Amino acid sequence: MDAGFTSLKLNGIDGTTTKHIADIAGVSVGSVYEYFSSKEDIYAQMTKLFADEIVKMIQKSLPQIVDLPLGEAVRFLLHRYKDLLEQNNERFLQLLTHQSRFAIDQYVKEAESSLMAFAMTYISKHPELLKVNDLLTNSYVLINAAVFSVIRYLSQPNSMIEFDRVVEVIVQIIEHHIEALTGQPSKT
Amino acid sequence: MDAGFTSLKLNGIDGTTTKHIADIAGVSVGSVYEYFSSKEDIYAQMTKLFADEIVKMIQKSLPQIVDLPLGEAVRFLLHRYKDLLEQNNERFLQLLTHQSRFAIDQYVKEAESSLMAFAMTYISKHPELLKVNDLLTNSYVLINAAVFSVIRYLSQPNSMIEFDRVVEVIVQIIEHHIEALTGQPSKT
Amino acid sequence: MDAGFTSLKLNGIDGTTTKHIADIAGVSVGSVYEYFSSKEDIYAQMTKLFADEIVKMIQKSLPQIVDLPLGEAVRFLLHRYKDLLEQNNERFLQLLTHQSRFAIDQYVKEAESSLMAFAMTYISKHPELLKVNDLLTNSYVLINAAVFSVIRYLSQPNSMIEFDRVVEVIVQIIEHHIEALTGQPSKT
Amino acid sequence: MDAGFTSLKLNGIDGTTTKHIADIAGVSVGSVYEYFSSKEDIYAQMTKLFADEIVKMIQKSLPQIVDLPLGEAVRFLLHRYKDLLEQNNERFLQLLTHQSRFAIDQYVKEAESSLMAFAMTYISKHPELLKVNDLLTNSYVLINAAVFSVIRYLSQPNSMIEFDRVVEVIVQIIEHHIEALTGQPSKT
DNA sequence: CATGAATGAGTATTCATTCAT
DNA sequence: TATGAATGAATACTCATTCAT
Repeated sequence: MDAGFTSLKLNGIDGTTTKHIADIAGVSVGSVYEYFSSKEDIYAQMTKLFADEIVKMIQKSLPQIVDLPLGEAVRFLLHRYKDLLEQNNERFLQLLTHQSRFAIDQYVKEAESSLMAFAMTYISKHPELLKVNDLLTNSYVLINAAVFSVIRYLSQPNSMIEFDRVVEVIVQIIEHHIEALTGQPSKT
Repeated sequence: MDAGFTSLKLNGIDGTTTKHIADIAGVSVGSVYEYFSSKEDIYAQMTKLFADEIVKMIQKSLPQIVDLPLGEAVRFLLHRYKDLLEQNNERFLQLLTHQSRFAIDQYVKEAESSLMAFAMTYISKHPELLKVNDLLTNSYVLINAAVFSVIRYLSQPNSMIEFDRVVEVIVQIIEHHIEALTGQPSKT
Repeated sequence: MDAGFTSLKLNGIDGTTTKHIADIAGVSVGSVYEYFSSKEDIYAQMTKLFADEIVKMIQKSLPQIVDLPLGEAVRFLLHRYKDLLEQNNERFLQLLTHQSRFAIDQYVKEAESSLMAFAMTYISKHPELLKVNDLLTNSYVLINAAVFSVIRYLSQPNSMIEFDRVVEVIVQIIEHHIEALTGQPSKT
Repeated sequence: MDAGFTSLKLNGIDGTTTKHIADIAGVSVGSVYEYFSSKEDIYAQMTKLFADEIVKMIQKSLPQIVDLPLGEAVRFLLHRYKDLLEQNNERFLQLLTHQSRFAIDQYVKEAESSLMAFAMTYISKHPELLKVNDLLTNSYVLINAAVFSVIRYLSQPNSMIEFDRVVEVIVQIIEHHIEALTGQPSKT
């Protein structure tokens, strides 16, 4: 699987063959098929690993952030997310770059429901958020806005802009929006 | 090229062969190679067409929106964008879905610089925006947030949420953020 | 298809690859797949050709033999059958040798029903055959006996025995059996 | 070897792998190679077993049939042969069905010479058979006719026809033929 | 100009066989 | 002695590209 990520980085998705993966892993093609039933299966398991890591990350972060003001909670999560995407030679970032080829959606659902669980917990601790009208759409947009801005930045870093600034702007955007909707500062 | 988009929709990216494209176009493979130097070239030109359409759309919208309040301008553009993505059987949406396989980034730059040109013009007409600190990062995040939220919604529509509401939330987010940064309402 | 038969002879069934066939045919593998949808399809068409030839042979023989005494009719058919199996470098004999690998039965049915048609016609012209009790089983056994004896001899010729003698014995066997069953000589 | 026959029945000849055979036998592939030098060897030994069983069957039958009239002797042998082919889940019938894949001929020779030995003994006890001209060809054809008719029937049973009738017809054919050749009834 | 038959390099997958444990 | 993970040669099939007609 390691080799799968490496080959993805090295050869791109179309350039990745089972032979490549085997070579990188230092084993024979035959051996690859001992552990994976097909090339598709390799990709599926890579994707699953990614989803699992996201879920694990969110769950580990949960206790540390439920009591923080929203902005800080978001900041924390986005930094953890960046770490996750970049760890091990950006393996997960590669995955996202080629997402259409992977059955990523299936697993993204898992991550998403994990995020929802976090949202629930968070809201129950910060009941003023319930004042927000149409919480569903607002969450949907804010989450997508945050997640995709980070992915886009990491995939094609812009030398004029720093990552930390991107996160700060996202944090502010969320804070401003929530403040405006609830009529009160989201910071304690 | 029409045939390219059709086959993409019909057969998916991996299922699309030059033969398919030729058949759909009602010509021979040989003829396809009269007009395109390679399969890659077909995709490249499809992508270019998309970028051109975006640029055209922005330029056509420009005069109608430079004088509008920011929120209304954004709302207008996002609806035009949706129309563009969905026109002709969602051909451009298909493109975005498989973006990693197309050299999309290259052309997206064009669209982006067109958007930047719009921003410049808009700011010069709304000088209060100059109060915003780090205008670059703020534009970057807001634009990506808006664009990707729309793409995400259209690619995987969520039956609980309506498109118009998504746009409204995006508009509000931008308004709230700008208001907070400039200290004055973005609506006239 | 010619190449298919040749390769079968040269390399045996397990040694025959699509590459071999293409090489023998003097074309590329790709071309083979222009005309046959799969390796299986090549075999199927070879088998079909065989069945067609048998049917054709029987039909062509029919008028010449319906009025002959049974023994002579059988002798004539068996010689024609031998010619067919041996023509073009024994191509059809090869097929029979590997029959289990081919969907031969399907096509053999055709040949068999053609043979049945012949039997019907023959019997209607020689009504004394109707005296035979259990004509079905008797035909079944006699036909299989004749056909497989010939195939066996041609597949593994026995240097102590001559083909013509084999045919003569078959003819006699049939004559003797029929005579005994109908109580009259089968020769006019 | 049991496992070999079972897998042949279960998976067909092309579906049979060494792994299958090992699994069915409840041992590891490695162990299979302790007892057989190759897959080919497994098949060879299966075939040898078959030939040995035929020889054994004929030898065991010998004393009981040398004194019988030819027809009864044949009837007896064919029924024993059927029993052999069908015993243990038709294992030997499977073998014959895929004969071209096994080096069956080599071993069939053994069975044949055993049959010849029987013929010799039988003839010496029934000297009237010596009147038959070209005894070799006649035996060859009669034996093949009988054997292949039975194999064909068992491989692709015909619901319109019963096995016992097939045997009876074969017996009659032989009787009629011998009677005609020797000028006297083959039954005592 | 258009055609589409021909090409053949490239790829996923299988499986008999080996050999370190 | 038994195991089964590892090997890698072998093979059916695909498809972008070419070029004679």
